[in-house]
Amino acid sequence: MARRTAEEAEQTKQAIAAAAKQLFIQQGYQATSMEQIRESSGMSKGSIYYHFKSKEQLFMYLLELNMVDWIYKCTERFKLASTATEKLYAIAHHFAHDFENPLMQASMEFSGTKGADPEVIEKIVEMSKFPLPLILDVIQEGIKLKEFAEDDPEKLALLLYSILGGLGIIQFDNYSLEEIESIHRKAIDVFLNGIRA
Amino acid sequence: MARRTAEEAEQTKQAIAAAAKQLFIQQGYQATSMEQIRESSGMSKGSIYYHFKSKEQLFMYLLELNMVDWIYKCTERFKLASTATEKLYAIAHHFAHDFENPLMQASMEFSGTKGADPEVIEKIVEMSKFPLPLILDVIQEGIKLKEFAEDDPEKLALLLYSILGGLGIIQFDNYSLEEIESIHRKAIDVFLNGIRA
DNA sequence: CATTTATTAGAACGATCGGTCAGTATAATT
DNA sequence: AATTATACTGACCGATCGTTCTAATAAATG
Repeated sequence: MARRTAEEAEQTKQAIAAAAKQLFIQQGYQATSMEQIRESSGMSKGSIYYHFKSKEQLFMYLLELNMVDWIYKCTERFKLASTATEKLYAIAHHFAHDFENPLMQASMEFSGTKGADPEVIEKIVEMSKFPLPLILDVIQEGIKLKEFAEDDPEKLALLLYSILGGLGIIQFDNYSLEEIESIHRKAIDVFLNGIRA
Repeated sequence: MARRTAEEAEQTKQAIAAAAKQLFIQQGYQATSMEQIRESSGMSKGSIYYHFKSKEQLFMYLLELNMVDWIYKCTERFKLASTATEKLYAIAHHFAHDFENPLMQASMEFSGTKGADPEVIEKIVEMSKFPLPLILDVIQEGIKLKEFAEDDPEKLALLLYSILGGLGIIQFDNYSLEEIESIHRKAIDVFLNGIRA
């Protein structure tokens, strides 16, 4: 078998991407081999390299998709929130359910890779911070509308980002989704209480 | 050259350990090769494997040293602190200066390693959480002494640990040590303000 | 001084890595 | 129908991985 229709080819590409994403999430970037991706996707080595010119590029492709999706979902949630406070809870909820997003871990690990193309590294580092501007916006809005006390918005944004990022990285081995959500909500509770006007 | 005195042999071991530690911190576990460690330490392959039976064991050795050192320094700082509040600032200060400690990142990455000995993985995962009990103690003390409001201490400890861990993982590319410290202090400010009795 | 033993060096190992390539089959185009 | 472009296969590549092994050297031991 060879030469599928354009549509089928796209399916192949997505099958590879899906398998790769799952493996990168489970094992990280370096621990995942192209051979594993081949096996898991059911496609051949050649097919993978036909659709993606390298492991790095495949990883970047996934990160970009992920980022777009994340931002879209987040802005969708924002439409339902009327106050900055509500928006922060929305972001936290988003992070808590972000078992689909932990590519962030893999991307942080990636930076250390030896032979990696510096250009790709830079892009990935930059990309890993994509939620920051969104958070900054909300905090600036909250301060402007007197929901939050006057303070350095950049610092607060970085802090909240670290909180949520940190929560996402913790090993929640024995915790249920409920408990995880609960801790994320608690994080926002404490954070809000700490910065309230 | 061969066969040094016991003292010199220990120096060799520590030179290897020091080189390995720096590389693990800079590049992560998997991205660091034994060949790099050999080159950086100036020792031979044989010497490395004479002192450490495997890469995994070398890594574990570093983690254990690191943990002991961390806990010692932290309890030393605690002696200077009279209130739970002060102790929290001490912990934050400790995390902020923990450019020597980010083995935590490497250990989190390690868990994903493929062929890794499950026993070693378990030990490492467990070890990566070592600051938690310390934090929990301080928070329980703070609640008991009415410094902090009544609340679930476990949840708060996990939250603070996530905050500090998250701050430690953020890419502070363009930030000075001053700014990093400042953000860590801010983290405690907000956290304390959020849980204050 | 002779022997043993601890410590180092470095060549070599099999396994696996990311990546390439010649070849094939079929859809699309002419 | 003939040709071209696309989608895919799987064997293969050199490099590098963690690890092992043999030999050499010198401290320790008697």
